[in-house]
This record gives sequence, C-alpha cells and structure tokens, in this order.
Amino acid sequence: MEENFGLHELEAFVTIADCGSFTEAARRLLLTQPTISLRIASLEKSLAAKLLDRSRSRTRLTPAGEVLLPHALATLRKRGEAMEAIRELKEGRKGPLRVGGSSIPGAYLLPRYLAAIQDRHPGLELQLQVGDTDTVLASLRAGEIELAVVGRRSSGRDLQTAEVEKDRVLALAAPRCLRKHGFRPPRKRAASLKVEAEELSRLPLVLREQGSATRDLAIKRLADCGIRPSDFTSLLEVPGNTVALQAALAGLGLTFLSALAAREAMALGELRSLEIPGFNSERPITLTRLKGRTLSPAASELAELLRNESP
Amino acid sequence: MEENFGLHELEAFVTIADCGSFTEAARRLLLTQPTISLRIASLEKSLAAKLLDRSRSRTRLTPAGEVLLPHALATLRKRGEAMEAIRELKEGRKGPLRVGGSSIPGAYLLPRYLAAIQDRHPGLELQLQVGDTDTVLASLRAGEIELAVVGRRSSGRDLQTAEVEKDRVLALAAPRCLRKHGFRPPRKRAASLKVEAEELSRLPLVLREQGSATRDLAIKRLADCGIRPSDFTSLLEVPGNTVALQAALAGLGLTFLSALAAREAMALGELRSLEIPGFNSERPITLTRLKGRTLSPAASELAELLRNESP
DNA sequence: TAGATCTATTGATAAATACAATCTTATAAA
DNA sequence: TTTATAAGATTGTATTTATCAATAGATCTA
Repeated sequence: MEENFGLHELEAFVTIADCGSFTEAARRLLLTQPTISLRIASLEKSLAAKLLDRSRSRTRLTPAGEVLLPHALATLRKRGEAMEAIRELKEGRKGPLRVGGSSIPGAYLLPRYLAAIQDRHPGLELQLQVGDTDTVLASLRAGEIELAVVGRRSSGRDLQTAEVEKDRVLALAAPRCLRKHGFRPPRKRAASLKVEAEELSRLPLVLREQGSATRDLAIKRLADCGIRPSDFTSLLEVPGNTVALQAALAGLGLTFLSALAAREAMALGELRSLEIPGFNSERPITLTRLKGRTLSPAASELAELLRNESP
Repeated sequence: MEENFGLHELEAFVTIADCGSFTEAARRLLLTQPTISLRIASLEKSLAAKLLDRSRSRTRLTPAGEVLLPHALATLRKRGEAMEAIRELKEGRKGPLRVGGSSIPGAYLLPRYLAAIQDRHPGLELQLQVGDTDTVLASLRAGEIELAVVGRRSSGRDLQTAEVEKDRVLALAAPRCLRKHGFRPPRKRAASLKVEAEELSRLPLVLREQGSATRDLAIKRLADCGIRPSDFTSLLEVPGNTVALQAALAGLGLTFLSALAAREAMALGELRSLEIPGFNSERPITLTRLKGRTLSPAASELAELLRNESP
C-alpha cells in the first residue's frame, strides 16, 4: 500500500486545519461530511500516520499533522501558481517571447515590432536573437526561439514561411570610390548610377562573411549576370553589415547591402547605388516558424503584426 | 468547466516532458498509452491550453508547456517533501519535540532524558520549557508542548498522568543557622536532624514564590503538623529553587527543597535535612499529557523512557 | 506507396468517489 | 445517573471517473 495521495485529500486536510471541523470543512468545499472523512482517512492511510485528533469540540492537528500542514499548503499553492502562470501566458500578459532575426531584419525590422508588442503587453520577457540566417534557423529548430525573420526563403519541410516585406539588396559604393575607378556618379544624392555588369569588375569587392544571406544572394545574382567574385580586382571579406557599410563608406570598394541598412548613407549621398541591368535586387524577408509547433499567444500576435501591419 | 487538475495529470505531463513520448511515458508509469493521452487531454482541458505538440518523432512542449513544466515539477516535489517529512517524523528522525517541566523536573530530570533521546535521534529539534507547574500545564493545554513533567498530580479530566519518580521535599537549613537557633546538628555530614514540629517555628522560614508546587506542598504538609507559615519567626519569599537554595546556604533560614536540588549541598554537608515526625516528604513527579491527543513518535519514546528506565 | 510507429478514439469494465441514511461516541444538560 | 445533542465514522448505493484492450487515424521513413 504505497499509493500517493492527491490534491483533493490535501485540500480537505488544510481546510480542516483552518476551521477545526470536518463538518465545516465540508460546507466550505461544497461536499458532504462523510466525503471529508473519507478523504482524510485516505490521506492518513497513504501516509500511515494519524493527522488529526478528532474531538467533539475542536478537531486538532497531531504532531504529524503539524508537520504536514506547511507542506500541504505549499503543494496547493504551487498548483495555484501553475494555473496563474498559464492564465497569464494565455492572456499574453506574461511569459517569455523569444524571436530571432538575421542581421538585417534583426536590426532594422524586429526592434520596431517588438516595441509594439512590448507596448501592448508590458509584462512580457522579450528576447531577440540576432545572427546569421543559418544560426537563427538552427535556433528555431532547436526550439530556442519561436519565430525567425530572415532574409531568404528557407528550405526544409519542417519550416513554414510567410513573406513579410520586400527588401532590396543594393550594389553600393562611395562616390569617391566610383570616381577613382573611372565611373561618373550622378550629381543628385539619391540618384543611382547605371552600370553594365562587365564594368563592375573594375571595382574592388567587399563581401559579407560566409553564412550571410546577403552574401549568398549577391553572389547568385552576380552569377546571373556572368560575374564571379574572383573577377573583381580585389576582394575584401568583412563580418557583418555594419562593417560592410563602413568599408563602403571608407571607399574600400563595391559592396552589397540591404536597402534598409544603407538608407541613411544613401540619403546623405555618402553611398551611391549601382543599377545593373539584369540584376534582380529583390529579396523577400520571410517570417519562419516550425511546422506543427504551437505558438505562444504573444508570438501569434507578433506574427500577425508582421504579416499585416507596418508599425 | 473549471475543474482543478490533480497530481496524476502532472505526473503524466512531466514524464512526457522528460522522455518526449506518450508511449514511453506510459511504460515508465506502468500505465497504457491511452491513459496517458486522457490524462494530458484532461490537463489541457483544465488549463484550456495546449501543452504538447504531438509529433511522430518527438513530442515537444508548447510555450504553455514550457511555462507549466517548472511549476508541475515544483508541485510534485512538494508532495515528495511532504511524504518525506512525515516519514522522518514517524521514524523519530526529524521534527520538533517540545516538552515542558516545572522547576525541579525541568532542571534535574528532563535534561538527562532529553540527552538520551538526542543520542538516539540526532535530527530532532528539542525544545524544553521550564516554568511554574501552572504555566507548564497551561502550555500543555495550549498545545505548545506535548508532554509536561511536573511536581504534583494534576487536576483536570482533560489530562492524563503517570507517576514517573518519587521526589522528596526536604526541610533544610545550614548547620550554622541551626546552631544559631539552638539546634544541634549531627556531626556526620549526611545525617539528618530529628526535630519536633513545634520546635520548627524557632527558625526563620524561606519559601518559594506563589504558583510553585514545592511551596504548595510544603505549606500543606506543615499544616498537617499544625504549623502555618505565619508561626515562624520571620518569612522570606524567594523566586525559584536556586535562590531558595542559596538563601538556605547563606543561613537565612529553613527552606523546603526537592532532594534533587539539594543533593550536592547535602553531600558537602552545607545543608542538613530536618526529620520531622508526621511530615510526609514524598512527592510524585508525574508525566502529564492531554487526553485524546496523539503524541509524536519521539514524544512517545520519551514518555516510555520516563516511565520505565532511568538513564 | 507501404510499413512502421506514434497518438486518438471507442467501448467495456473496474475502481473511485460522493451522497443519504444510520451508527457511535463524547459532551452537556436534566 | 439518564437524556439530548452534535460531531465524526460507517455503510450501502448510485454515479462518476479511470483504466485497458482493440482499433482507427495520422505521420514519418524507407
């Protein structure tokens, strides 16, 4: 006879401990007195210990009962906390919301959306992971994040994707750099320069690191135009968007960057975009989630926001 | 549908969370797979939240499941702690043991017995309350202590008493004091002096405070011999045995003290006992407990020890 | 697409739980 | 003492719940 007791028994016990009477406890729990007797009997049998000294006037705890009471209360409280935690999660009021973004969406898109979610549900614990597209997708598969927003449509039957926004990967260079290599950038700050693909290789090339979606896309699009990275006069590999941007600003060469990342520099005229016939600069920014995995309410809301609105 | 969930459901849930499979969880819990399915369904219904993403390969927690898991584990752990605490109490290994003693048994008897219990069960939290017989019995009735050892057979139908030992209340005085008032103490240190009751009043009297069992007994026994405290040449009231002893040692007068408290002083010849015809010095030291109140195993053991053995 | 493996469902059965009525006991009143 | 009263225990029965075996359905692997 080693049957574990349940929470009903504990409930009866703590209620009696509180009011000192089986009958009164029955009233409070909306049960009959024999039911309370049975629950206590069952509990006492489970623990093989007498817990209550029944008496006509006031039922009291035995020493064993005294020892049990705090544990019983703690156990019941824990269950209450569990229910409370779930309820808060369902209402999107509390709980973790972990999302990931590759460099561009992670830096230029997600923060704004997370701020919107934060405004609605101040209790949420937000966590934003930023890294390579590959790294972020790996996190998604490992369950470390619920949603990933990355710069390429991902492979894998276990993934479910939705396009959120169209980004453009631009070929960019500083005006100074362009002039140095025999190009004539237009006067107007925002205007782009039309360049034939073959002319491009006169420029040095600045590329992102391996694993970057921007890099992959740039190489693929260049290949569409018949150029390989090795065709360029020189090649510089840099880690991250920021470094690529600064390298381009410093006049180190041509680089490929998200329009989102280059916006300010272009507006200031510090970088010019090159318009290359046949070079398709479009890139879908996609919201990615694991197929068959339930999202938290907060994550659902974020996904909804990403698909429909632009905060 | 606001039914609270029980521990079986949580058990199923944490087991699945651990092994990632309903079927495997069923094996571990010695149940069938449908039972596990039903338990999870019940839990999910109770919380109105999906807790597990079922999949062919590995069942995973949903965000709600992630939130619930630590609470579920804590709840189950609490129950385990409760069972453990009761088991340790039953084996007398842990838990509180609160007893009380009036001045004499509290100081000269209980410490030795408590030491014996302590030796057997090092984990116990011992607590010894010492005070007036009346105070100690009040504590017993209030449930602050489980056992009381006092110097008189107590009244009250709610109490249950057992004689533990026979103490003797001795009439004592310092040899110097006896000589001063015209008595002739015997040479031998341990010998007592035979004195007629009427002669006693030549001595000053040192009495314990109100509420002391020793005081009550002394007055009653004196009355049996036809003497009242006011018959004595002078009367000094002192609080506690120690003070009474020291007063007698200082030669302040005749006092009534437990043989237990006066043992050393008599052995050294610093106090002589007076043998008074018709003065019954015996006093039962009684173990007292509340009728109908279950004792902790440790308290039972102590009671057993007190009744049978002398450590 | 077939086979394997996991979860969900169903229906029968066993177990538990709850209640009403009754018994027992301890206290209080007569 | 006896009687009345009130609280808990006990018993019998109806109901609910839990469990299992068998099976269907779904999903992944080969």
